[in-house]
Amino acid sequence: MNAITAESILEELDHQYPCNQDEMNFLKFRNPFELLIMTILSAQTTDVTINGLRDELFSAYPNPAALARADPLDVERIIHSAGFYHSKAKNIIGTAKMLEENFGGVVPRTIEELTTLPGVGRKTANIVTNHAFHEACGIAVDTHVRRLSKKIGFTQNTDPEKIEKDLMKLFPEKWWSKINYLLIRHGRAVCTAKKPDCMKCIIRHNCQSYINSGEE
DNA sequence: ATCCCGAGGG
DNA sequence: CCCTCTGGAT
Repeated sequence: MNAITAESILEELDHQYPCNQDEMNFLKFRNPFELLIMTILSAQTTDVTINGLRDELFSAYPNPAALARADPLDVERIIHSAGFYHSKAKNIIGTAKMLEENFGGVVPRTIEELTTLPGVGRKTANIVTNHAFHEACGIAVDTHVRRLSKKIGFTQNTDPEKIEKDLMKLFPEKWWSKINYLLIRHGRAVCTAKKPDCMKCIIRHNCQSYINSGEE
């Protein structure tokens, strides 16, 4: 697929899925520390759930130093509704401690540094660089991005890191921080893993999978 | 019942 | 590659 076609697909999705209030709230973090912690907590859960606990969490622990000395049981109680609360509490406290000890209390700016933090994988690290620093170091590849990228024809690879490289070559930087959001939305609303609703899909005429199914 | 807007570990 | 960790949405 050529770059012009690929970019026009994202433009259509961008028109179809404007940010709703909950997501705007999520991205309207007050500082990189909050975005980092919120992104760790967001794994396998919804933004709506996460947004409900942000005020209590950050009024109790406004900075890495405070979170580093938090009682794990207190943190678990606050973040309970996010799911995986035991490991997530351990991870965000561990991250706060590491920020204090290794990074002078400041959230690092590179993928390599960020992924050394507990609970921070490549996807989370990319979300942070994209939205906290607007440096667009890379593209956050989660299961939806992975599935749809191959299906639509943005890439032929299945390995997340290879997919990321392919997408970075295919799209200009201005899309890097948005691809994740757009493909997730489309992946949940229309192009689901189980039953993709191609007749509702506004980009089907450019979708490799749809074209190959022989319906046009 | 089943599936996840992941990461870590075996 | 496989498993586990959780609550919530559907």
